[in-house]
Amino acid sequence: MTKNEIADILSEIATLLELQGENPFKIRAYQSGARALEAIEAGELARLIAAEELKSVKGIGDALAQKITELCQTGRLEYFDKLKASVAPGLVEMLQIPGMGPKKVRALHDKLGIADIAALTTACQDGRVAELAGFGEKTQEKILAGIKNREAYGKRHLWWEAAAVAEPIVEGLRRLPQVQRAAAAGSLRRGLETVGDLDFIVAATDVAPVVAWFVALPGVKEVTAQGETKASVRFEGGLQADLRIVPDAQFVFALHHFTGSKDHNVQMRQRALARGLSLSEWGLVPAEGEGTAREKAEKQKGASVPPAAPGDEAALFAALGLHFVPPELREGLDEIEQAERGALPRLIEAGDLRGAFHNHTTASDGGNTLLEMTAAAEALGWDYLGIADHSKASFQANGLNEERLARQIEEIHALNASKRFKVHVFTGTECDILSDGRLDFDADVLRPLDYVVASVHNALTQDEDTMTARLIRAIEDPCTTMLGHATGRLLLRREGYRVDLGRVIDAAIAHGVIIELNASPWRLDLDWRHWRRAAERGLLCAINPDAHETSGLQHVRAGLNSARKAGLTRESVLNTRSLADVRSYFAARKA
DNA sequence: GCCGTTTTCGGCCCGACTGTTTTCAGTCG
Repeated sequence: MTKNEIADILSEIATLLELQGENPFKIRAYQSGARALEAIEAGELARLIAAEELKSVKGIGDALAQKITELCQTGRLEYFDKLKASVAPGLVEMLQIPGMGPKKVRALHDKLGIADIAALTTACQDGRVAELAGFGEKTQEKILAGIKNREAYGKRHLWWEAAAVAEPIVEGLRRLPQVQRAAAAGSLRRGLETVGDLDFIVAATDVAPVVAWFVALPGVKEVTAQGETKASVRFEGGLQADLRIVPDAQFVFALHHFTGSKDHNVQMRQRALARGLSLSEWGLVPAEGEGTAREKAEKQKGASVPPAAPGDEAALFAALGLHFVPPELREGLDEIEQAERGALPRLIEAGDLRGAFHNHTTASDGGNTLLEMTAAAEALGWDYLGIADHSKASFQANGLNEERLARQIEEIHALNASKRFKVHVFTGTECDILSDGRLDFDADVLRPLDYVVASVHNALTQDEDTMTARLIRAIEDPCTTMLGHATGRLLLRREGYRVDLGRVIDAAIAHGVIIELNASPWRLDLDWRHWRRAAERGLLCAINPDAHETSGLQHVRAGLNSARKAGLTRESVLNTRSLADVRSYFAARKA
């Protein structure tokens, strides 16, 4: 059983315990245990279990270590099976309805015998829910609406699509005369690959016009909350957005708080408490004495907030003795410890990218020609562009055979020789990894190319051992320069294929093969969670947009988010290098 | 259930909004 599957079970245990009304701190322990597990390196779990060192992972104690070990070794957990059997399965589903938490679900189950969404729908239609103590007409209507929209509203959204909605809103907010500062926070700001909802933090002199502007945004389908300092709306398509308005003196605290993550915030608050301070979205104030953080912050009037009155987040971190932590790193892993030691990586930046290697043209399944793609790369200010169209086995994608590939190489050489563009075009291929791990082209076909991206496109359902061996065989092929989309996942649509990434990464390092960070917003594969330790161990990355049209080149921005979350520096990414350095890298690989 | 230079027990982040109440519980972030 993989660590992510085990993490999912720990999360499910937390949910089941919630439904049983268990101690909230126990529930949190399972949730943070699940996250701690997700954060450890691929392949690391087996080693930790063998060495009996699981408990050294922060957030995993005796009980969780024992349960994780049982799951890993037997694929089952008696405690989980019993717990699951004691809770009606429909109750978990009921939790997904907006406004329904464990207390309400339990009340409905205990008092009305409701055990699934179908029964809940009937009870609401009959008016029985509204008669229950603590429930009313509005709650009943809200539940019915929630059930109706569950499909559309319950899901997460791709970062790319969420950013496209959020960016004009931030710009619009900043143009309002009452607005002093405005920013998007939340998982969008942290650059997470998917986003649950949008959070906007605004400092304003007068709140009412800002709220009024926000709830009247085009595309707003429903206003779900509207108060003095907060409003929530739902857009067509289900994306929800929250607006929070604060006085300017509290903007930095609110921005930090709502950027999260939750785990990061908990650690920051604990750090503040250890220094006799209380940190909240309202401010940073002495922890001693009576009164809430808000009251204290108001007393301070934001003027003499000790030990500094932060004008920006860097000052807030500095007030706690920390270097600035970029939002992408705020996942509650070890960023605070690193910020204390001044050991945070100098993250790769958008301006560092000089080109990219995995891109398609109309020769296979792309929407734009070689010339159009090259012109688009030039417009982005890139120094080079790699073309890697599909190979012949990808028949569905109009993959090139040997003859068409040879013609494309000639065409690219002629284009480079013509000096029509400043951008240099590298010749490549996205060569299929056949089901037995051989490459789709023979070595003498691949040798004239500058580089080879080897990718899996078929037989995705092979078992883990077969797929792992298949990828490793492709990595061991001396023609392979880089591995394309290592797990084949499609975010929110399809899990990656089963593969032992620890062994694949080991093989790539051993053979000097690059693993791509596929920057397509639907892929972001290899996942950022695997990158940090892999890069420390010497794995080289290429951030590749996998562009199928000129606009797709801009997807490198999504890849940069993931690279930054992974803590990657420009040194770990091939396409930050100059044209000359990339040329000599490819030449050295072939020598 | 986890954690600890306040260490084996007693904490564990905290406030806004909603809908239900008539002073607050539940949910959410």
